[in-house]
Amino acid sequence: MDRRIEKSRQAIMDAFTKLMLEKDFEKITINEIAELANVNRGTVYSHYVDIFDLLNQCIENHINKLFETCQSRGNTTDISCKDSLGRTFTYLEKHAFFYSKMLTSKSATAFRNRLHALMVKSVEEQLALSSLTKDVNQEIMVQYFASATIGVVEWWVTHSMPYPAEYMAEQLLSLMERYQNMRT
Amino acid sequence: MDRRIEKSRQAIMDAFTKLMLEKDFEKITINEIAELANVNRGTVYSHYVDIFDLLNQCIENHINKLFETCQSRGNTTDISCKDSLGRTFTYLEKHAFFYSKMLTSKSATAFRNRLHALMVKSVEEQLALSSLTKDVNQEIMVQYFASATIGVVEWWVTHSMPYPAEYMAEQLLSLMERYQNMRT
DNA sequence: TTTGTTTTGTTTATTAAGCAACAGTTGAGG
DNA sequence: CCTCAACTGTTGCTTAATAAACAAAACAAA
Repeated sequence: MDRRIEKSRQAIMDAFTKLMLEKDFEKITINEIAELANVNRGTVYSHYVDIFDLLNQCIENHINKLFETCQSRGNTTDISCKDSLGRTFTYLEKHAFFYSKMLTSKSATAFRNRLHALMVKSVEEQLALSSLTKDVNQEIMVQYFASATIGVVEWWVTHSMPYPAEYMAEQLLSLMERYQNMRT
Repeated sequence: MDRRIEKSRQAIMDAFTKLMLEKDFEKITINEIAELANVNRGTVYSHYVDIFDLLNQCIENHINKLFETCQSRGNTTDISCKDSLGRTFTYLEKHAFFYSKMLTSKSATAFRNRLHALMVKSVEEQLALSSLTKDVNQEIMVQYFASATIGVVEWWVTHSMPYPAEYMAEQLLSLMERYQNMRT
């Protein structure tokens, strides 16, 4: 890809993220973003239709990075392994400021929904691998696990991370294992 | 000015300066610079005719910054004031790694000559303000002071700054003042 | 010396980013 | 209510930057 595109996008995203951290989304203007990104205003419009599109793509990027972090290293898509969970919580801890802002701002729903959707997809993939088709409704189970996980993460981040990432990973893993034991 | 030009120049200069610090000038290639600057190779050539031009402009930029630092704040062009000298040595201390490299590398002459030329010009301006036209040859005096100052600076930088910047400023000021007392 | 690799400049056509100007919205304050 | 200022999208034209390809030169190793 043309490196100019990459550079412009990066500059705009960085500027937007930075502004999100220091003020409300509603107060952010395209002018500000362009100025901070050191990019012409028109360039912003050539990449994003409006500021909502920008927000969505920003969310998309960050969540993708989160999931990459979660899945990388081990080629197995196994989310419930300790290593994977640990890295995820550490990543969240590092970017806690951003995620906290995202989850508490007025535009939080967009972020939360996107996160939930991706988690649902991830859990579905997990279940597809495991060979259980008992008397439990798969669809409901997926919602159950996704919501449970997201809920824990959201609570942890928005409550100033009262426990260390390592501990959180252990606890969540323990909860997941408890289910697996139930199954057998 | 078009912000693209500014950005490209900055990226190229930064990359070049960075490479100068970690390897010999002779070993640096245009390819490397373009890659590190994240810029097309052709862009480098559109701003600089070759790597020597790049070196010269790099030198020019750094020396200009040095002199700006030296002259800023006090609108008076008085180099020999304590404040001004202090700032200059502090600046040199901060960028010592770069200046040391510049003054010891094989391409040092270019840098040294440019520095000397600018110092000569500066001293000339100083003398033009002061109303002394005694029995001393002005041209020689200019060379004398310029060389003296540069010599001290060069020695200080290339010898790992054996004294703090503050102290150097004091000492040099003292030497300058001694001359002024002689004059009266 | 010969061979293969890398670097150097230069050129081409294509495209992203630049600036400026515009009319239409919005929003806060007098 | 009205005004003024700032912001929003959009447009037309210009220009810097891009990728790709090239021959010539420099270079290292066989």
